[in-house]
Amino acid sequence: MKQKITLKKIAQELNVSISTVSKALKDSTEIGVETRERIKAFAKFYNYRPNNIALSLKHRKTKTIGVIIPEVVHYFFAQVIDGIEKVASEKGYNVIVALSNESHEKEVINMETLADSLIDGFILSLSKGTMQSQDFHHIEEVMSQGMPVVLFDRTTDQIECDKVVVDDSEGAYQAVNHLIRKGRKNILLLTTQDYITVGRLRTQGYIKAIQDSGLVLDNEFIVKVVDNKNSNSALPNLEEQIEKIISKYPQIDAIIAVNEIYAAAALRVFRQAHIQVPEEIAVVCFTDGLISKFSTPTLTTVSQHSEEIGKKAAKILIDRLSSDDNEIPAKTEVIQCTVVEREST
Amino acid sequence: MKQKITLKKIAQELNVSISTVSKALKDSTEIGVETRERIKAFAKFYNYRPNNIALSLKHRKTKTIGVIIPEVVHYFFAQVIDGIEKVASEKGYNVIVALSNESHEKEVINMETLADSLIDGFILSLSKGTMQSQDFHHIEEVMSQGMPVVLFDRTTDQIECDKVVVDDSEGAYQAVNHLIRKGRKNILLLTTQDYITVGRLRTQGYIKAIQDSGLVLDNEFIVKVVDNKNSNSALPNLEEQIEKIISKYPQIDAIIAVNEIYAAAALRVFRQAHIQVPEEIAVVCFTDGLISKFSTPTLTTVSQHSEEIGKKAAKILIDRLSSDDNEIPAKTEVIQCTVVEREST
DNA sequence: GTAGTTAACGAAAACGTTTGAGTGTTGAAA
DNA sequence: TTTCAACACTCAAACGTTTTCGTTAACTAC
Repeated sequence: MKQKITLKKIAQELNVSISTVSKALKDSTEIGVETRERIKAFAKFYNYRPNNIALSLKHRKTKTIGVIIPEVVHYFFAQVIDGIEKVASEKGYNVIVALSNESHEKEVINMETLADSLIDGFILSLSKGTMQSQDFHHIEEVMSQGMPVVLFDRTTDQIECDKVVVDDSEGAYQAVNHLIRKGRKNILLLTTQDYITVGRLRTQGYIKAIQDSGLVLDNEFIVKVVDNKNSNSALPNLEEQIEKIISKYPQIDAIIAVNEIYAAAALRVFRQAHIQVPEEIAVVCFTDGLISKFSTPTLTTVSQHSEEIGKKAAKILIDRLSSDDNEIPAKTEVIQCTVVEREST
Repeated sequence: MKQKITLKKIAQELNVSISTVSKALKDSTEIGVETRERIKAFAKFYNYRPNNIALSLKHRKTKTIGVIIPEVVHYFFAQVIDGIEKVASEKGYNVIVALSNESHEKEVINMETLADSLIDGFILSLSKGTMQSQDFHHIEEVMSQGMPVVLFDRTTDQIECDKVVVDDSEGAYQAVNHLIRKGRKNILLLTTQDYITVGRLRTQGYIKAIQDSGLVLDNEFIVKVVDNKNSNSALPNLEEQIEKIISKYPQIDAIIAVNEIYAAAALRVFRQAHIQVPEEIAVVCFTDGLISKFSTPTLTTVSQHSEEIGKKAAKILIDRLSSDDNEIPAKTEVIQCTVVEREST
């Protein structure tokens, strides 16, 4: 087994001091040209690579950023990671990923472990558990130690830090207008319970768009789906809910879902009921993911530019990390949504 | 800004030596009960947490594992990460994720950076670039330094290390048999070019199943899709390819695709050609992901138990890391596929 | 009273690096 | 002849731990 070579070993081998080796490898003029070359050649030959741990200990920074997300198996989050990783690796940072699985406890534990000098800063999206408990001590804790945090997507007003958010309300507004332009008048909204910020904001955008356009707002048309943890048991339930309201209000000619799953469920219901999409009912949903691209018909979506979110978040964090001025005020970056039109409208 | 508290500071504050503090916090009987309690109380009050970097330097291990995958935005890989993360966090390990984006160079760079004492071991799935170049120096390099490597899914015989593979050939065999049991006789295979191991293996399983069942093997029925990097331009192309072969051989009554995207494309072609699924043509595909679950009709798939793969890989790696015997022979774990039946058959 | 034991703690090396402050040797200017 | 800078290095502290090996003082046993 080839042993890793260290400065010390090079120094011994070449009969110079450790500091000479260190300086020579940095091309310091303090060291004579000849010795310098000799050391560099030797180091190269033995493929010397500095020990990052020692460097981290010395410099008190790890060049690693911690990302905590509710789950990876989710197109949106996967894309965000992709974005983060891209700019991070460009700037020489590593990305360490931790999953909260929507649990507050796990989020707290993850933050604590990562904060133990493993990383220089955080990028995170709050778990459902944290959103419900409204307990942000863990975040305040790491921030009070001078560790920068940037929140994305699922954020909170309670914490003053950099944020990258999607203009969900505006996105829903656009989606509704898109449907109205297509001549739809009775638009159903399939959304989540209010404690999910994104669901709430999208609902607001929907309401505003309906009102601005002069249509009548019917609260019966806002369906807040009861979302069980266990998606297997939630799904049939979801389809039932949709079916019930559709048959109750046959005038519905469009539907807007806050995520792809809901839209896919709606599509199934319509197919079973022999309702044509988009002829009889048009469908739009949030999250421009795989389901939308490959369903039949393909779904018109509100794209949140998830990769962009990741890139922005990473950029903001790294900028802050590489600046020595630590009085930069927290900023909130708003990413605009765009409607991607496909067959379902 | 609250400063991180260290052993040294506690020692100064309490007028004892650093070693005393260290031992006291470890509840060593070497230190008197009274002092011990005093130190522990103080440490707790100031929320002392040991500096992981220093620990890593001392112990020459980081308790983190490096995962290099071609991409995250992919249900299969995301699920594998999920699995890895689950057992890693259970055993107190962190996961640092790097993306190769299917590029050999990026894979090499990532390995090198992570190998610089950032991690204790690797879990990786080879990029397309590496598969094509058949250049595995980077892996041999880290292994020669005593860093364990676990390969999964996209592996190679060239390297002797732990592996977790899917029995792709057997999976395809099962899928074909499933179709035959459903009375299908003319089964088309939509696969990749041969340099992708999984595509090749699945093709082998397909061939074997056809032969074992006494059906005639027609090489025209094995379509090796030309996969451009840019999926946007690849897709219409893909649909064209499917359409051409379908109209040429109207007797085709089943299709087996090596991934969901191909299957989804096929579904679109059939819908446009007014071919009923599964009545006229049955469809099965690999990767039990979101598309299969939410397409219409839902797709029968060959599940590779991706999360299981991740868990296994992490378990093997951690077991090796925590064993002091470093002569454990490399083992290859084979995960069996299962056919998940849905509407498309 | 001397040797031996034990309890309670401290000093220092080690992990691998960086870096500012020395040190000794030249050669040249004053 | 003295002084001084330049050169080419080395020393040692520091980052935050762990751990081995002392050291001291009190106590026990004979």
